[in-house]
Amino acid sequence: MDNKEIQEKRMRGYFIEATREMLKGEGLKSINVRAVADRAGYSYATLYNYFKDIKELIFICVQGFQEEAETFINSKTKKSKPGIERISERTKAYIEYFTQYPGIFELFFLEKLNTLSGKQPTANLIFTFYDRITAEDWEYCVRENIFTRDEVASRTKILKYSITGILLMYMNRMHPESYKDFLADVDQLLETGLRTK
Amino acid sequence: MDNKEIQEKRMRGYFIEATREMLKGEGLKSINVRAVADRAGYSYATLYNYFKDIKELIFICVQGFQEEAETFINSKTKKSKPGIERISERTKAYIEYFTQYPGIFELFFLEKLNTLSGKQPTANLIFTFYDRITAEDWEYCVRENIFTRDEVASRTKILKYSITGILLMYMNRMHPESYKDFLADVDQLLETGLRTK
DNA sequence: TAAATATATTAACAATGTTCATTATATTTG
DNA sequence: CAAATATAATGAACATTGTTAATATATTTA
Repeated sequence: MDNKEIQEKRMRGYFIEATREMLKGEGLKSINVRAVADRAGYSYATLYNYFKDIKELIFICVQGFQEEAETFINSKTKKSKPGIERISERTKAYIEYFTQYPGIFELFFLEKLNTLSGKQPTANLIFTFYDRITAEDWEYCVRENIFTRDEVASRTKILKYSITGILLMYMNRMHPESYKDFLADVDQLLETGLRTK
Repeated sequence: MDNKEIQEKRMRGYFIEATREMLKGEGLKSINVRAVADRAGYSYATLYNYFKDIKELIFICVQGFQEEAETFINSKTKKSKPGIERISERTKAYIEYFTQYPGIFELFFLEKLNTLSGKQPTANLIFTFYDRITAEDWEYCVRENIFTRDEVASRTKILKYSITGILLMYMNRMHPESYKDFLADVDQLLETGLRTK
């Protein structure tokens, strides 16, 4: 990588970091070309020397946040017992990450990806995220004859869809009204998805 | 209601109808003050004589769409057998309505309601919609000893959350990739939510 | 019909995304 | 090192959209 590439990468990094901070802090609605460039220490026009448009910049952040979320989930479930118990705890950590950063949830699930460049790969990345987070433990369940492969396929889907749904409703502040009730519903979803026959 | 009120109501109706048409057709992103006013046959500024802002106008449409959706669902399930079967069919009709009008789904579930005036009542209206659509048949199930009240509470939640989740993922064109696969997953959710013990 | 009132419209401003010509800076070359 | 050249950063400018204020038009009333 020659000097030019290094410098360009660095520049892109400044803008990406500024966008990340704003997404984590005030969320998507606070993002605009001038604010991001300001925070990065450059003029709004400079941004266009390094990115096609502001959407590209936002969309680049998705991957980084997934890595961050995964690290968070790993650190929270280091000592968990493999299998059902760890799926439950990793799911809760997954939820905790998003409730901590509503702007990131918004970016992942509410932003209509059609509008983002390079749509398809990102959409897939997001869609398969929960699967990747829990895959290892579902495998464990199959190996230990806790569930059949078919059961795993069906339970994964139910959990993925219902967890996404409850997050959506809670994040839009629709329901449940309190964090406590929200967590109780999450527990119930996990109970049904993991422990019932 | 005196003349003035009649006329005012009529004027509001023109703007609301224009907004409805655009939401059903091209969705939220096509809505802007000038386009709505154009379609209604007035200047953009006239809109402000009848509505606080464009958000109020959009938000007024929610209730109308719910009534339309309910009518659609009723007409699709006139002959269904009460109970589990009708819950299943009404849920599918509910899904069909939203897949037919992605803009309305977007308005109901993706639009951050914080930004809409009169937030809370609308949020509640949306959150309880699926419950209202299926309430009668859940009652039937309790009466006929098909489920206990507790089972109903838990099953309703699972279905509501997972149906919302799968709609979200499908509508954002993330997954499943084909309508057929999507319907298959819906069937599976219904199967699990309604027929398993 | 003329004055008073209500309503609709045009003009104008602010915020935001984007492009481009110009300016400033860094690099190369004689 | 100084001039020439390439590169990068910037401000001016335009388009779109939401919104408000001033103006024009229509309606009502005396």
